[in-house]
Amino acid sequence: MTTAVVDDDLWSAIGDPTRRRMLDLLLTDGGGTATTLSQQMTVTRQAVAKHLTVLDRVGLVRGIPAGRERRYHVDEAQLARAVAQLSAVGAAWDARLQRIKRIAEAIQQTKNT
Amino acid sequence: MTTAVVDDDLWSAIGDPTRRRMLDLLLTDGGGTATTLSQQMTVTRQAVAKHLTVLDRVGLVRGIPAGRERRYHVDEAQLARAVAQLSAVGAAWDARLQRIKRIAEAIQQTKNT
DNA sequence: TTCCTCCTGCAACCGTTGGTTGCACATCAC
DNA sequence: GTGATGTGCAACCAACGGTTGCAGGAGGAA
Repeated sequence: MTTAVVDDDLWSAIGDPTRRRMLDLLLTDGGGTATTLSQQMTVTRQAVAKHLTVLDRVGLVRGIPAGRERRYHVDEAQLARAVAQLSAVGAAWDARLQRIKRIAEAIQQTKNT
Repeated sequence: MTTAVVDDDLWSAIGDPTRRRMLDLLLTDGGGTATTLSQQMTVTRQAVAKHLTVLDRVGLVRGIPAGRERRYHVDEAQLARAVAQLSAVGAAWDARLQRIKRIAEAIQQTKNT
């Protein structure tokens, strides 16, 4: 059994630290534009815009034009799915590690016998 | 509060799908070499070797020379730390999403009043 | 309306990284 | 010693995160 089924696009979307930061900001501020986001970060507006397009592509974020600006907000359902994938992979590895630990302990037991 | 403190090197190490696959294989097989890993995957031995060096650099894996081959095995403690970071980020986002959900419900309540 | 400002989008360019091929070197078995 | 197998190094390519520069559209003030 390999690691739980993972949508690689979704994972790589939240894999980038800059994008995670953007999601954080969008969540705390309840939305924002490329400009407002870039003002709170250390990267250019254009870099933010690029990231927004990839986040939009995987559905983690949705941008709606509002006048002369384009406001983005997080799609909570999709982010929830991404979080679920994080947990799934983490849980799978955790289970494996625990199994290894148990085996190691068992070996110790037999050695002490 | 931004996302829980994350070791970006560790995170990006497990962020790559190929490297996650390799960790999976190393865990299930209890170790392996660049060649044995590449045989179970769709990438070249050299690509695997490169990934092994970055995994080694962040301590997720350790390679010990054994004769003419170099055998790698997972460092469980470090992988456990990585898993902890996964859970931490997931939990942080989860908490935020739940808060948003509660707020939304509260708004619904006032509207219905 | 006109002009100025602000925000967006597109294009070109650069460095890093994941991936490949090719080759040279070391080690084990015969 | 010789062949087979495993490793490591170097060159090369495509994709990606990031930058600068510039053209264009929407709002507000004269």
